[in-house]
Amino acid sequence: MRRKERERQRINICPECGSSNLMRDYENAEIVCMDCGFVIESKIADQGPEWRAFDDEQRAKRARAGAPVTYTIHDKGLSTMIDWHDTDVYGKKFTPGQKAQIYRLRKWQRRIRVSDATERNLAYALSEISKVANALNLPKNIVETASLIYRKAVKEHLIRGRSIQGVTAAAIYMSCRQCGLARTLDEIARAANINKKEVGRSYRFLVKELNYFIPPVKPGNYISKLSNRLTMEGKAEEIAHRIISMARKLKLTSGRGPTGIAAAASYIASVLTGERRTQREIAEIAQVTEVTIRNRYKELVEKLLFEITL
DNA sequence: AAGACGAAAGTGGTTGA
DNA sequence: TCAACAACTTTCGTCTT
Repeated sequence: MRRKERERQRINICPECGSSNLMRDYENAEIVCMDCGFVIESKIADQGPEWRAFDDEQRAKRARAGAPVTYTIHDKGLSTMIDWHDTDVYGKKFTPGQKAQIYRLRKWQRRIRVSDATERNLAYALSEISKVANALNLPKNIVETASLIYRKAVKEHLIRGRSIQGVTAAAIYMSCRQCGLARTLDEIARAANINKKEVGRSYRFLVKELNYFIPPVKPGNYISKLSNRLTMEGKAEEIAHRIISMARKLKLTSGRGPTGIAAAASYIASVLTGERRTQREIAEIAQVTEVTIRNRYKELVEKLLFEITL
């Protein structure tokens, strides 16, 4: 059991083609085979402790017992949970009298745990965040960050007058942006089952009120996502990345939608590597129109050629 | 026949008065 | 609050493979 666990954590060879040329993409939480493009594991965990110990004393101090503190549960996972089994620690059944006592204890425990309205709302919102994030296959750190953002929003009294769902979705989007994870507002709004406009409004509101600095999305963040969905080889992905880094130097990326640029770069890469994809295919996956791809791609080709001939 | 190209009009959001 | 504005979309006719 132990060994199996350890073996699973240590993936070095692609099960698809046997290559050992793997890339761990922590930003998108994936392990990708650089030879065949096979995504081996999404949602990879951050391994190892988040602290460093320099001697035995520190190690003893910093090692933890019990569950870690988490922001995803309304009381940070610190309160006691009473088991629902009607048995004692030895597995022996309770007597009816004990049963009734335990029942009363549980009832009061529940009442104490989520006491007032704000607590209840927080509990509801945090479970909502986990639900949506799960539907989108987002890694755990995103959920933690989103929960933290939501807590701050509650503390600053920013929720009043806004729907909880809208703010939770906005918090998730914000945490994705902050962690550099390429998820569009559209995707999140759809997963949370509310319209994009409201999520966007709440998002802008949160950013302003909480004084967050969110860097603009880099088109490069979309590349690996796109080429995975397009089932393109690692080579094409690499070329697309190179195109974008050149485009950034030439100041072609500012002011343009990052998805459009990423889509155009992917298109060019697909043409260059010979495994051509139609504009429509890419447009559909990147959620932009063919026209936008064409415009971006025309600009890119012109400027890049000019740069190369210099 | 499918895909690529480009013009023109329309849309939703931002900005600055 | 409103108009100007840039980016992007929709639509549609034409050209290319």
